[in-house]
This record gives sequence, structure tokens and C-alpha cells, in this order.
Amino acid sequence: MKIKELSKLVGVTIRTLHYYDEIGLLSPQKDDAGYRIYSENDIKRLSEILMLKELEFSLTKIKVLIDEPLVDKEKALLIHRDILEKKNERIYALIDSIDNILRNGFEIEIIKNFNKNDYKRYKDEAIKKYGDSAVQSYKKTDKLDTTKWNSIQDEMKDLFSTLATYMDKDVSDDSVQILVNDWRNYITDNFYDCTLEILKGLGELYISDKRFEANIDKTKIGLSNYFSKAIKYYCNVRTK
Amino acid sequence: MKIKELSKLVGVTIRTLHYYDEIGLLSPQKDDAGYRIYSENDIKRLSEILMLKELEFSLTKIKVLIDEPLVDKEKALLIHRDILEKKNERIYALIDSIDNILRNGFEIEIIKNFNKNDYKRYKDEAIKKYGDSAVQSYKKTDKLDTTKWNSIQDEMKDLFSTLATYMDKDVSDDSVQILVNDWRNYITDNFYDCTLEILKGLGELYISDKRFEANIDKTKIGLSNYFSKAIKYYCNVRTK
DNA sequence: TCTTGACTATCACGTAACGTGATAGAATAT
DNA sequence: ATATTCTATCACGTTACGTGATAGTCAAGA
Repeated sequence: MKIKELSKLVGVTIRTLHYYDEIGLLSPQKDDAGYRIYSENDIKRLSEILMLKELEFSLTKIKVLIDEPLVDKEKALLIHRDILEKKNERIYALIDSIDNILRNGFEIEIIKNFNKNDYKRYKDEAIKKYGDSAVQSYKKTDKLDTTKWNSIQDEMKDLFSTLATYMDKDVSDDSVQILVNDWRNYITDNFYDCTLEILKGLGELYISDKRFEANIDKTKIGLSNYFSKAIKYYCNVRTK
Repeated sequence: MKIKELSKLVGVTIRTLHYYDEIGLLSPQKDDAGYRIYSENDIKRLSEILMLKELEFSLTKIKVLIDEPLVDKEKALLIHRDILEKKNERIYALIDSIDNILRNGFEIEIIKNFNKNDYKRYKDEAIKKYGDSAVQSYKKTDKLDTTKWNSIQDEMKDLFSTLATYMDKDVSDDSVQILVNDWRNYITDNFYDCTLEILKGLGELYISDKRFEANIDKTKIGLSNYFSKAIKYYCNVRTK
């Protein structure tokens, strides 16, 4: 069977078959003219390749799975199943994120994601060190249902309206600084460990990002600017 | 803020920031020495970039979303949500496939996937031509619950045990050819339109693939070989 | 002032799985 | 004999960076 016939039969492109030959995944015999001639065994092998690919195995893994009779295919499938389920969980979280954005706007999501990479890095390192089960407690970030979101929204509003009544005070005032500290604890409790560095970054966001500004200033004009200054003071006092 | 400070703050690598500058996604000012100096606005922009990236938007799409005030962000999010949901469905189907393999072995999955690409291609073309709703009937391939699988397994066994009683007859015998035809209809009913081309390919699989062979020969030794020959005869008679 | 170390810069190649031409020889149909 | 179809082999493009290599810049200590 020549290349086009096979490509039509199984529904892959000729280039794909060329490529599989190139990487040694499926290397048929060649005739005198150099044309690839696919045998029944090649068809069988290709069908297996395509099925494993359908399951989103990488081509290198497929090669190992097919060529090494030593590997435990069932185990590989189970592991792969696990990976797929985690992927699914992640996608669920993403959809959830989008829903939250559509309901509540961008700002909370930005806070949530501000140092998600850091969080993930720490988590990965922690898993390496202590195993997966020990790190389950970090999961709090992932799933927040609607009622939780509403309570978060409410607490934010409370904090902002209290802060609004302080706006004639200097940002160094104790009552203001206590509120900033509350806000910091609040983030730590609900999202991730809010270090001074992160808090500083968030404070800078609050003045430069119009979406934050608009949301915070709904409570009182100029509040976002005031809040940002209060955070800056809070951080400066505590940095060295 | 210089590059390392920012990279630590938000948890991305320096290379990533270099790259974002390179593609014009995030291009900070530079000082006399050529060092990148990130402003508060840059931090804000980066946080937005990272959030959209977290939602699996591509960098080019992120660029458009941020830079073009004309695009409807809400609409983009809704579309993206849709894409994620489809991804989710697909992963579910994959997990389902793996479960089926673990329960029933590879052979049915291979039959199912044999020309899945073809199936998808036809489906895509059909959707282009007739719209999505008209193609819903093709969906039968996707979801098969446990009871359905069991009945399929049973029918396969029935067919094979009947065929086993015919093994002393010539493959050209009417009773044998009727069984092949039944098998073909069976695939068409349960999986996809089993053309002669595909049937031929399957027949070749049955002799060359040891997993098929083992499964079919459970009923009677040599049955897979016999079945394969019967299919070949069936196809030859009908091809021109 | 010199050196050391930390930080920065710009190439430039590698990754996965092909897509997409370009160019040229081989097989088949008319 | 010629036109068409099929085949082959380069070889560059894609995404979002990772990973060196090499070299210039800055602040601090001897």
C-alpha cells in the first residue's frame, strides 16, 4: 500500500506519515524508486499509534509503549487517566474563574492570580519534599463557590466603607494602619500568604489599574488613591 | 523596578519578561545602560497579562484584548468559556475511553478509533455545509455507557462463536459471507459508516494485531485468521 | 583603585508535531 | 510523447519560552 492510499484509509496527512518515518515511529519498506510501501503490520502499528495519540500520549511515549514490551501498559493508562483528571479539574477551575469574572469583574481575579505562579512553584517544591497529601491544605485557593464569593465581596465593601470614613485622617494613623493589616490578613486567609512584597505590588496596582480604581472609588471618590498610600506607608514602616 | 525584582514579585522568569518585550507585549523604558526599568503601569499590565494567560489565552490574543479597546472582553470571555467546556467534554471522553480499555481491552477502542480522523473530517465538512444541528446524529460514536458496552461485547462473542462453527466451510460460503455482512452492519450501526475500504483495513488488522488475535482466538484457535480471510473475500467480491 | 560578585544585555539554538511550499524525479493515463 | 498525478527530500514557520554562551554594568569590600 502506498502512502496516499494509507493516508486516506486512516485519515492522516501524508506529511504526518513522512514525519513518523523521520522519527522512526513508523518506518515502512521502500521500493526501488524510494517509495514507501506500507505492509499490513504497518497499518496495525499505525492504528495503535493513532489510538494512543487520541488519548493524548506524546509520540515519544507512544514509541516506548509500543516498542518496549517491558512497560506495563495498564499502569501507563492509569497514570495517564490521572493526568487527564487533573487537567479536567484545572479546566473546571478556569471556567469557574471566568464565571467569577463575569459576575464580579476582573479585580478579585487579579488579586487571586497576582502571584499564582509563585504559589504553584512553592506548591511543586513542597510536593517534591513532603509528598502530595501534605500539601492538600494549599488547595483553598482553588474552589470558591458563589456564597463564599459573595461573603468576600461583602467583606471588601465593609472594609472600603470603613476606610472611606477615615479619609480625612493621615494614612499613618493607627486606625488606618490596622485596616491595612486586616486587609493583608484577609488576603492571606482567603488567597495566599500575602508577604510585604506582594502587598506592595497590590498597593501599586490599586492606583495604576483603572478597573481597581473604578471599583474602589464606587465607595468614595479618591479612596483607591488613599488606600494605595496607606499600603505604601504600611510597607515602608515594616521594610527593615 | 529592575527586571529581577519584578520577576520575583510576580513569579515569572526573566526570560519570560525578555520575551514579552521582544514581542512587544510588555516593553518597559530602558535606562542609560540599556537596563529595563518597569513602571507601576508595567506591573499592572503584567498582572493583567498573567491573569489572561492563566485563562489559557494565547499571547497574541492577550495583546489584542489589552491593546484594542474596541474588542468586547465579555464576549471574548464567553467564547473562551465555551472552548474550555468543549475541552472538558473531550477529556471526559478520553477518560471514558481509558476506562473502557481497562475493562474491555484495546480491540474495541481500535475499531472505534480506526478512522476517527476521517469521521471528524467528514463531520467538520458537514458542519460547514449544513450547520451544527444537522450533524448531531453523528454523535452516537461519542458516549457509550457500560450497559451498551456489555451488549456490544456480547454481540461480538455471539458472532465469533457462530463463526467458529463454520470454520470447516470455505470462506466463500454464503453463511460465512452473511456473517461478515452482519459484522459490517454492526460496525456501521454502532460506530461509523463501515465502507469497504475500512472493512478491508479492519480485516488486515485482525490477522496482524496480536491483541485482536488473542481476543478472537479465545473463542477458537485460528478464528482470527479465518475471519480475516472471510473479510478479504467479502471485499474482493464487492470491489469492482 | 582594583577586583569580585551580582545583575544585566543580546544572540542563538532547542523544544513538539507537524503545515506549507519548493523543487525534482517516477508512475500512470491519454 | 506528453500531461497529470503521485512520490521524494529539503527547509523554514509555528508557540512560549528554556538554556547556555558571551559580554557589558553596577555596588561593595580590600
